[in-house]
Amino acid sequence: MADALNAPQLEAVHHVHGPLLVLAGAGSGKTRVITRKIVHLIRDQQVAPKHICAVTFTNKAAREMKSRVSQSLQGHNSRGLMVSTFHRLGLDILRKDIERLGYRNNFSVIDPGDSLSMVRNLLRDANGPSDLAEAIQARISRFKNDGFLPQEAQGEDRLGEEAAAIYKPYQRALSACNAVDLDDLILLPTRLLQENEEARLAWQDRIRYLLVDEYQDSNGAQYRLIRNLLGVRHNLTAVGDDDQSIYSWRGAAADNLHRLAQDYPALKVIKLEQNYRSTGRILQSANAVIAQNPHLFEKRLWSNLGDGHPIRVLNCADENDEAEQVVNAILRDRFQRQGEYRDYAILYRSNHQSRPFEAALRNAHMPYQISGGLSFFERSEIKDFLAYLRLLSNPDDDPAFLRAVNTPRRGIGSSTLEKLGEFAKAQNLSLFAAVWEDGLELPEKGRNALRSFAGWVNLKADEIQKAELMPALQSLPDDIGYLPYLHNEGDEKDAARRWENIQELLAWMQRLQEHEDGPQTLVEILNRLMLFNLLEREEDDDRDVLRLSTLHAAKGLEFPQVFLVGAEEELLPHRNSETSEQIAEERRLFYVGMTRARFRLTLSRCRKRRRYGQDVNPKASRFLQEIPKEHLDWQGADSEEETLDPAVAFARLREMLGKN
DNA sequence: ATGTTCTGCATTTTT
DNA sequence: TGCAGAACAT
Repeated sequence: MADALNAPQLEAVHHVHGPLLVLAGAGSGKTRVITRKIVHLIRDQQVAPKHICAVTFTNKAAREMKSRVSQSLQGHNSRGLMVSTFHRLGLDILRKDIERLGYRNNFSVIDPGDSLSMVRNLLRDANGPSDLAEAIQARISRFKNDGFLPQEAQGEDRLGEEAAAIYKPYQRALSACNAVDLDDLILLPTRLLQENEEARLAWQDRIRYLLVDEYQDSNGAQYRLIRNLLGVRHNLTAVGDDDQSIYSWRGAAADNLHRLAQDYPALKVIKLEQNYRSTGRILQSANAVIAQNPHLFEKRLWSNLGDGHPIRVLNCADENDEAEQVVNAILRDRFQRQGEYRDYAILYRSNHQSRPFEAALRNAHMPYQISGGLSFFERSEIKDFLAYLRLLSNPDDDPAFLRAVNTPRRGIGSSTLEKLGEFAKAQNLSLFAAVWEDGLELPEKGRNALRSFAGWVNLKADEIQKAELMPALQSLPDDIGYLPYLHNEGDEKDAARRWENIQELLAWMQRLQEHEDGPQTLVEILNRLMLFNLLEREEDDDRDVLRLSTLHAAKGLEFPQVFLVGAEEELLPHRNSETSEQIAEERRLFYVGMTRARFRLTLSRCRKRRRYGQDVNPKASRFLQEIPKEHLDWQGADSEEETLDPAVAFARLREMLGKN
């Protein structure tokens, strides 16, 4: 990519005072603008790095931005510069000031799984629909993201009412555990800044320039946090693209783009419309599709990379045929141009679509990497280990207590735990604290087992306090007999892998601690760990492998060639999308997929697909028809719509199989 | 305290 | 069709 910035990019970089919204189309170099602006502030405007804060949505993006900045800064020091995710920023604020909100600062961040079981338990207690726990948890999360406190939350439908009713006890339970959930990492700092002038002024003085990437994905709570951080200075650079807003189902409000203009009348708006990524026909097609959505900000992407190839459409018999055709096309293409695997991506709407592709790729001995899947922190061994760490740093963390107390099994049964839980709730104590109470009525055996476990926790916590941290943690897995437990649980290989993961985590913590301004105490390390995903290890980016990904997970990436598969009604747009706003979001998803491609875009659709064990004959996606015909190159079959006679389809399938 | 059948359900998921 | 959580049985 050229090093020089174009005119609007330069203008955005040089606009340093007052609120700025950069409407940055796909591939228009938005990250570069943020990076250059930070460099400009430090080098040319003499702003101290500690007064600059850049917010991204993923750890990976933060990491990349940080390294790009320090690269371009050369001699200048970037020490103190904050580049982090919203959640990490919130955590930093809380770590400093959470005591002002009545929490102790050894608080835990509980993971979404724990928060779900908490909701489920509360629902059971309240005779609520505990089978809907997941939906209700999502609603509570929604309340928080919209900035509602427990007493302000109101449900619009039955689910909402249940959620509003459970929100208060949920929050109480969290604070009884001295714990916060992920949403609190945004909500509590906002509350803190609103309620506490001292903290507010301190943070507003600290953050004098705030830059937000992927602004279209911010939600209401994040908007409020931004506003409270800005104070009177209003030095905000928000960069985003309303056409790439694909997380509104999670509470993201593309509306934040429009709100900005109302809340900051001095707002300057700059559009970045030159695309440096895709060839003309890809871009024109994507433009045509997205033009079907209503827009408040009109923008038109263009590129000077030439027309390029037409967009290929593969007509496939069924999902297996689709996978074979795509894999064959990649195989041929890679052979012809001696390209690399990493030049290709297969993108789809939902995870289950990956199966036939995985099978076909394995068959062809082609290496691939699949996005999503279990994140590192969703693996049970990691959760076990983290539960121990949480418990050791904050014994009141009930979810951690419950997980640790019987992993490995210590002969403490559900009836014992139930009694402990009831007693703890009645006395308003954490489980750990309740273990020591005299009033707790339990059979001798259970009580002894509990006390011996809790006694061990005290001893170990003491060791961590007094002795050196890392050696104390390294001996933890052995202390609890974790290896025998793993061997008992699964087969040899599985146990070895899990043990490896624990060791890897320990090694990672060690490195973290050795880093000069790295976290030192267990609480600090833990706070860092909770928000960091080891799945995104750097080495993964370097491997020459083909990429399988959902459309959502592909945002922000680009590939020389993209195969956007399953372009069918009911799949893309998804069958649950009913309202025109939902359809518009599906269209944006399709748009995001198309604009990932640099030189060549291939779409595919099946005439037959197996869904829930039943054959269906999906229609081609409406988005396909929205692409100008002259840019489409239909392969394999007529472009004519509609269901084929099964016999004809079969004959065609045979013909294709015969050909290969 | 742990294994076994059964029922109901089925998107996307940066943190 | 296939998975997960729950009730059920041992």
